[in-house]
Amino acid sequence: MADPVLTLSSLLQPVFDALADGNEADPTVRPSDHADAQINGALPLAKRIGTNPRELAQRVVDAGALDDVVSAAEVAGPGFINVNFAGPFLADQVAEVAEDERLGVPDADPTKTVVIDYSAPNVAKEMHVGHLRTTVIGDALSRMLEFVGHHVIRENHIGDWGRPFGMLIEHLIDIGEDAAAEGLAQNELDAFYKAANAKFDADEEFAERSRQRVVLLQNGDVDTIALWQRLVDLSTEYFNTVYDKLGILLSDDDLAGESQYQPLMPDTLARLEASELLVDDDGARVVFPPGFTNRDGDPLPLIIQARTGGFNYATSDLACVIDRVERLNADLMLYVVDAGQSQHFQMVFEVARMAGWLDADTEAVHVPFGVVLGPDRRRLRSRSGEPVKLIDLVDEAVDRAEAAMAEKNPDLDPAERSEVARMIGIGALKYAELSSDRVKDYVFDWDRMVSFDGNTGPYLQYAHARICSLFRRAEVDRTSVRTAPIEFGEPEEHALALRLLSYPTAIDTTLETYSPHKLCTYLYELATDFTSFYERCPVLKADEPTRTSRLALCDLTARVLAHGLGLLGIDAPERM
RNA sequence: GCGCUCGUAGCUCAAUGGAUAGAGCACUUGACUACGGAUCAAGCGGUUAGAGGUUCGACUCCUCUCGAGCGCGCCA
Repeated sequence: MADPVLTLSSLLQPVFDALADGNEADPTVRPSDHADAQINGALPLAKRIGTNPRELAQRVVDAGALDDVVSAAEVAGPGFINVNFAGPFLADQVAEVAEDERLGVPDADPTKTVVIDYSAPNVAKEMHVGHLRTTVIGDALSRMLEFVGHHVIRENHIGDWGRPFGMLIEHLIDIGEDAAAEGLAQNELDAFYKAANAKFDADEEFAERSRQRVVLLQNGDVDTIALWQRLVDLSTEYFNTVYDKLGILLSDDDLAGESQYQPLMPDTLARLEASELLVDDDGARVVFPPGFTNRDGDPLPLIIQARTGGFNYATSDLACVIDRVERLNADLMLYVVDAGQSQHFQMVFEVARMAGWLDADTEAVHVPFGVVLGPDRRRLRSRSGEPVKLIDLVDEAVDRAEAAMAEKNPDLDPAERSEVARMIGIGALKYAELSSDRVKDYVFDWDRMVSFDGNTGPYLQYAHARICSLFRRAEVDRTSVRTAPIEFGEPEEHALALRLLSYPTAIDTTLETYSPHKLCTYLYELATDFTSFYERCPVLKADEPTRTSRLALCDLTARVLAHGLGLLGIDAPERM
């Protein structure tokens, strides 16, 4: 049981190796527009051994390695080999996958311990649209990594430390804990932060108190820590309500705030010093990773300890690397952080490599993403020019879905409607986020997002709901068709079967580049293949055994859709 | 100034170095008293920003140019 395209590869590998006189030669099997699959490997191999590519391709075909699995194999163009799979072969493969709870997806080998760092909101600050990207992408990746068998450790590196906490704590004292609690509970985190900041700028006495408070905080003053903890608790409680609404896996157990790494900073400094990487530069302690320059073309340092003796976020990130490698035994660290941090991470990772904390077996990867743009192609802002609150986006998405349902499916009872509206609204929002290449900026568009046409969350959910509806109407238990024999003849069945069998590859290629949009594209193609099949091939009206065979295709399609959406963090309602 | 990322149909987006660059929206046309019409099919639409190079083959890799966004020393 495997993607048929992979089966071709493994069948052809010995043939190619033999033709290359025992050297390795990649058959290069790819899905094709001209056939079920195409084999491209004859072209480079012919070049290598100095022979005619078409003749070589013909020898590959004549070797007969594919006879059991293909119905046709022919040389085309300059030396491609086009193959179509034999119907019975595909049918058998589908029957096997239908019985498999994992839908044909194998475990990763080797399995790794993967630390994935995402979301990272700031204490006493609102979560805004930028957090949507890291949160949704990180969550989807963590689900996929976990599903293929990796040991996944989610870390929410919240901003809970640093200079602003002096003024935040002083402001908390000024207005009283109860008033603060109320304001923060009412989603007025930004108002709190701004009030503190305004006082800091306007009131020198307050500013001085704030600076002293930072020192108290850093020295672990018991009362100060208690106030700080109160701020952190109020904020994380708020983050949790957002995560719950959005359906994000992060919980308090995953909190790994900046504060947690403070005690590790002196040791980080000491180890860099011992490795003789540390340099004194204008009073600061820095490391110069090669290849980075500043405006004047001079070497650009990573500042480990400021002239004032304070540590920086670079130090914190390095301490974090050490912690993840040595305490959590990470093989792979993913940082789902905006693309603007790219140079910073390059420098941090380079220094970590120089210090020996990272090597070929322990890898750190920045998984960057672009910004969310408004209709004017500028960074998305609210009307007042503020960053858009994440919670407002979530609520509006659900409201829009609810309105659409009220119009299009008014018979659904209100309780179910509101639950399904939540699934659709959140799904639309997440899918819009996930379905385009993360590294590019993307244009936020409500109408497109909640549309049922095109590559959208609701379209995929609809395809799934239709299949559920079909089974309700048929009054057939879905599990009963999972052991049924499969047989088919229509090209739409053939195409759908081939698509279903390539689910493992879709997950694989998605994880290769940590690009969730590849899984989205796969699911969209699955949904369109299904609708073509559904249009062309009657299910309930068909005679046995075709009817049951088609029901089995429907069931498997629905399972892959629901499962794939699940990996993206999106629910698939049974009716909508 | 240097660095990173991006530039694909009118719009929004795809495309492991493989053949004639694909979808959706919009526009045009068609199917069907509908196994959920929240549908399907067809048409229109391209010098992949531009110029070189590597390659049997380039949207993809390399160089340069243009344009956009972001970053560039003690904030995080």
